[in-house]
Amino acid sequence: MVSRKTARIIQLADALSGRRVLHLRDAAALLGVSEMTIRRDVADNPGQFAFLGGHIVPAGEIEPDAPYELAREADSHATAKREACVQAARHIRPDETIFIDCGTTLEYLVELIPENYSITAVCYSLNVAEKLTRKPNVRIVMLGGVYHPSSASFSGNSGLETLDSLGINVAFLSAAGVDPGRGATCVHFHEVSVKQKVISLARESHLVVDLSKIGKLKPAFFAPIGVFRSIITEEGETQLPSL
Amino acid sequence: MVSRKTARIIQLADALSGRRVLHLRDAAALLGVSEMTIRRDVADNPGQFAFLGGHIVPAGEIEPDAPYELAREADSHATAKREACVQAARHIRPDETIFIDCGTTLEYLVELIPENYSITAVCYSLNVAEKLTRKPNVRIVMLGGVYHPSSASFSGNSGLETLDSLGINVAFLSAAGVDPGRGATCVHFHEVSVKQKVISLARESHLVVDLSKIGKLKPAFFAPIGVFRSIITEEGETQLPSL
DNA sequence: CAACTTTTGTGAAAATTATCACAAATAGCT
DNA sequence: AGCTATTTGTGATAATTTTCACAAAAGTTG
Repeated sequence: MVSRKTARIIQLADALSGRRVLHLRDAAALLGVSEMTIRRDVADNPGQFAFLGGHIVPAGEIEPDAPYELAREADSHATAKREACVQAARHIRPDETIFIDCGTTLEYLVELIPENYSITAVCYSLNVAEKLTRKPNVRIVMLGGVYHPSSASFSGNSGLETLDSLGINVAFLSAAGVDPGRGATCVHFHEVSVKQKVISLARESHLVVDLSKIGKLKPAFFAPIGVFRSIITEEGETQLPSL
Repeated sequence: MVSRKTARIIQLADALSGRRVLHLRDAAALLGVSEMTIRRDVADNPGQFAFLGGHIVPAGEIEPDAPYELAREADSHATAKREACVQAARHIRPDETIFIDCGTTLEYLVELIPENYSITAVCYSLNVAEKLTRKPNVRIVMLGGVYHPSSASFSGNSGLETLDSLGINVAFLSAAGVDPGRGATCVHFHEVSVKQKVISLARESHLVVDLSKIGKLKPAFFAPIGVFRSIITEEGETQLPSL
């Protein structure tokens, strides 16, 4: 049985889809209940809605309660990452196929794809895929599999098999740690097989990281430094001798 | 010359990147000026920032002033679709695997998955996948492939092969047209192979459509009515004789 | 440096939003 | 129906945000 309350939640969600904010006043008028009831509905579904100064907004899109410094810390290297991607973007050439790794770093790369370039972009992260859909001239290939919330990415055999049918010109990889001796490492093991296969198949691979990653060692190793054509940071590109 | 004000605007924009909202208070503390000054900065750049209950938000992301009814118009059958999904949701059982077709209709189904059910959901549409990520107990399996903007979905051989490794208890399919004689049809040909394979593999398949689809015939045929266990609309469920 | 313009800060008043307690209405159950 | 539990509405109060006027500070120009 669908309670009256559940029905309202659904109506609210519907009203909110398509627009980003809905004023409490309008929501109450729309559903024909008091503002207090809407307040309670919203408060009872913190995973779905949030309040922002009298307006209802979809949770997730906006997190008004996240303390500032924390959220900032989460992406304190945003400027560095963006700058690194600016450098990396010089390797994107029209009519080619590129691979974009998961993680926050390379999300900025998507925005930097020139609008008039028609390219094919291969990805396996939901975030990257979504950003790619905003680029009209980009053909998107998604590697499927089981979803991993920690990195918003997918992994699985079928995704790996998809790679076999692709020709990748340039692969942009990111890492959570770059150790001078050991090489590139990441946090999540499931990413390793995808990264390794991409590196083995792509004509050239570039490691794109901000400087804060240099010297760090994370649990999942995926490649020695030598396999990359270059390492790209916010300070520029370091060419590596080809093997 | 960069005026003090311009510099602040840039700082503000930077602070706002990476997070979606910034409280006036924090912005003032961050830039070392009074709240009033921040207010004036924001007010002077309506194209870039907006205010929403004490928070600064990027303009465009949020348009508090957009007339409500306009946005509402977009999906006229939304209520019917949602109601059909309410009926369909009764077929979701805990610990099972379900398939969710692409299209706007079944997006509502995601919200109706009970929070305490841990299920596996198979999908091939970006919209559905994104909604699924909001459900903490749902394991998501995504079929990859090439992206089709018209339906926000993916298709390709690898996605089809992924299906071979899955056991699907219940499949929820949607259609753009349901012709009494010919059967279920959709608009995009690339969806056909996915739908057909899902129907052949799933233990039971249900067709979920709003009544406006009944009697319509669309270019891409994918299944006769008889293959479905039932047809579910906003008016209820019609059982079909099993073959 | 003086006169002028622009920018910034402060505090009070007005408007808006949030919270709470309690009454009224509704639904569920025997 | 009669009882209980839950949901919803109302109005008062508290907290917050917005607006405004004016003073202080900083920047400009001759």
